[in-house]
Amino acid sequence: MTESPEIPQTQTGGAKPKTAGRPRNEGVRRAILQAAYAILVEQGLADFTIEAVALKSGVARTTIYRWWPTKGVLAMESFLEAFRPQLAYVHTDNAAEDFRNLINSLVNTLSGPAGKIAASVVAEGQRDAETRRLFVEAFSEPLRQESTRLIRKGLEQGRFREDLDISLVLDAAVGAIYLRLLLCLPIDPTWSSSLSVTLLLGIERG
Amino acid sequence: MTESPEIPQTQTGGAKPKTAGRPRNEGVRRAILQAAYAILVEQGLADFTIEAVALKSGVARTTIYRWWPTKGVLAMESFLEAFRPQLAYVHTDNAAEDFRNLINSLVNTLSGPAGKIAASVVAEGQRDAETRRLFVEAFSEPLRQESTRLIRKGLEQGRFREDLDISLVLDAAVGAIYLRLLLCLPIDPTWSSSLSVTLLLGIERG
Amino acid sequence: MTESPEIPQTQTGGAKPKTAGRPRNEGVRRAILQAAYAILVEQGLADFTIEAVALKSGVARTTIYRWWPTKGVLAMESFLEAFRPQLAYVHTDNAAEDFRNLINSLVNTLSGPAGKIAASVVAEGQRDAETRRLFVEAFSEPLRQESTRLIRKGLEQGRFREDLDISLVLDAAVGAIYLRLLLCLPIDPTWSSSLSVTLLLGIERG
Amino acid sequence: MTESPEIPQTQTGGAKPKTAGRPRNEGVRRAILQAAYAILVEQGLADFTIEAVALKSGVARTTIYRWWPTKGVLAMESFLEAFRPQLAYVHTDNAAEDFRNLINSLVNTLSGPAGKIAASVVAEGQRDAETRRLFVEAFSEPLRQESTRLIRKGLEQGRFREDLDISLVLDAAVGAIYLRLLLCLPIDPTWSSSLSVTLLLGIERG
DNA sequence: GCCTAAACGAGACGGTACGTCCGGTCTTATG
DNA sequence: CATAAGACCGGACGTACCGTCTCGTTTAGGC
Repeated sequence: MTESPEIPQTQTGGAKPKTAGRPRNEGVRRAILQAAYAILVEQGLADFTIEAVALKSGVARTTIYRWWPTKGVLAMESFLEAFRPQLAYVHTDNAAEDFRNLINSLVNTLSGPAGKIAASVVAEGQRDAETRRLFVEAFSEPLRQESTRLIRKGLEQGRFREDLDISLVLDAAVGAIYLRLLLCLPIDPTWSSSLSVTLLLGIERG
Repeated sequence: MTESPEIPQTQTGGAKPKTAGRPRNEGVRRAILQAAYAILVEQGLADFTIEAVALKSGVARTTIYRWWPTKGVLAMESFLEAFRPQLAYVHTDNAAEDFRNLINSLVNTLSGPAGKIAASVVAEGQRDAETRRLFVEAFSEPLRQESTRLIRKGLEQGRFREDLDISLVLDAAVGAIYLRLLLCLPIDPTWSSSLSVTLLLGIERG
Repeated sequence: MTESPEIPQTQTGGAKPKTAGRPRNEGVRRAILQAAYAILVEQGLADFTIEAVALKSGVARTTIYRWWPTKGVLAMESFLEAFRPQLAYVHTDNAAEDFRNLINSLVNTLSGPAGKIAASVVAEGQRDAETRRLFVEAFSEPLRQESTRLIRKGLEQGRFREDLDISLVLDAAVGAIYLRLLLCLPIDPTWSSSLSVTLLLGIERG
Repeated sequence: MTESPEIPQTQTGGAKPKTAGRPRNEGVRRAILQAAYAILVEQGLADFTIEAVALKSGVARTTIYRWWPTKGVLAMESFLEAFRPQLAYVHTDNAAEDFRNLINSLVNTLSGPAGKIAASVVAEGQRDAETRRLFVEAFSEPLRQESTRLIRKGLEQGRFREDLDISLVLDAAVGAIYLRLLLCLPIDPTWSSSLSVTLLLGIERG
């Protein structure tokens, strides 16, 4: 099942706006997020300025400021927009297989453009605590919880070591990906499967 | 043995300068590096500007520009200056023990101020390729090579799995540390030893 | 008649602004021009920096750059602003008298603060061709044309030598003033009337 | 007779230096003055920096500072060096003729490179009083005195109006030249002779 | 239809930091 | 001493963005 759980929305999520006045232009919102995404992917963090996003999206600078408090939050939201549909949390009755699939899916996604954005968001998070918090809450934690659930299943099935430190396994798995992402080291499918194999060596019951 | 291998020096390494003209003022160099370090540790990347470094160190802005092409390189050098003496590569006849020690030493160092600097440098590396390159070459790679040597010893001793993907183990170990560093998650000795234990599970011969 | 002919305006001359966006703050514009004027008069060209003008006027440096491309143009405009209302082109039926009045009016004006500005603008014009051009077009030429008209009248009236080289007379008259201005030699009413007398000796019909 | 009276020398004027230590290198002095001259003529006041002069002359910056307190003084001296030999003060028994010759000689000289330097020095004199003073004392005044002498002769000979304001005639003559120089208006031999003719109209006895 | 209120575009403005150019002063080595 | 070389401090430059502000214009829903 593909799913994207508990991700907070910046935009008005639910029912009818109800409020008076001109309603928010959804096209403008998308244009901004896409421009942000494109700049981050094609040019990089250094060229990611509100000015540039405004120019590229053809939107007034003030409109961006109206909806996003900082660059980091904008980057984060454009990351989520692009990333959310891609990650697969599959649950079969083989936990090891599921774990492999999860890692592969994650690596697959992050080895593409989404990875560049993720790295940018993390970097921006070093300047701005709010961005960091958002990244952890809206992306890192949900991913972690879902993965934890998956590993627990393996434990219950008796396939995984019962003394396993789940949190640490996830640190190692995700950390390895971030490391290569941030240092611009190559990430290919070979590496990916090698990662799950190596990790499973320490995870699966001897 | 404590050792710091192959790290390129910015300052004139060896004998007599011999060059004409007023010699470089070593005190000024140190003042700049210390100011950079202090700002990064106490205030963070957002306040790390050449302007601020100049102010804090009491040195003219132009003098900083004379020696460091970008903020990233300056951050990197101030990181190395502070980090170099701290990391221990110990070689005993017990490879697993050595590995544990290496991880602990690395975590110890990076859980302190040096870790904040490292995170800043990595973040800055997302803006500027030169900074990233420098970080990899002057810090990441040497560390990796030394660690690889250490693990190879374990392989030769027959203690470690012979099908081990060394590079990947290092990705996982170091990546886990960076991950927590960059997301400002707590890193304590318990976590540290737990990390080596978990990794060794996948490393040591069943 | 007092008149100020054909001087190009920087600000929107006529009707409705009509333009979108926040309208230009006229007070800011005046503050800048006045500060520039004051610095040139009280401190001189050496202290006339954009920085100083910004400080004195209490306006952001960038705002100055938004409207004036160079210091010279700023100096020039502040000169015009202050000078324009002061010069009198009087036309009676006595051309000699008119000429005398013109010279006196010019000397009067330029022996005050406006003269210091004029000298500064001319000096700045040695560094920057645009400033020079502006001075010639917006000040020198209009003055010259008006004076030429006046002298022509004297020719038509038969009061002035018919072989008179008008341009040259103006070179001599205006040049004499600039000379003393630029060399900081005293300019007083006595000198002024002496100037018109001497020049008229060569102008009027024997 | 060609002559250059009372011009103060910056460099060691006369006899033997006698002093201990390495003697001043005359070649260096010339190289600096020539470089200064060349820059002023070919590039203009804006590019006339100590830095540029040092570069062009192949001399260390400090050497320039040792001998010339300011750029203005350097420009002035390089002007004098180049100008001095060119001006002719001829005395015949025809004062009008002499006057014409003087004007022509002056215009001739100043319509070439020397004129650009003169304009630069005058401009620089607006920033720095010392430069202005030097220009007046070392160039303007001597020229004025010599010219005054010449005109007095005409008065004594009864050729010139006895109520002539000599100083003012000179203001007009020299001022006219400066005016065109500073505004970069063309100065040609026709204009030159026209100038003396026009001025003589007001000078010579009716 | 008119009114109200918010969205949006446009651009002025006060700021901060950038990276550079020069100006002066100094320190050291060499001639 | 004179000169070369170059480090250093400092002021100003002109630029890029930032975030805020003040306008005018547009676009809905509610009266």
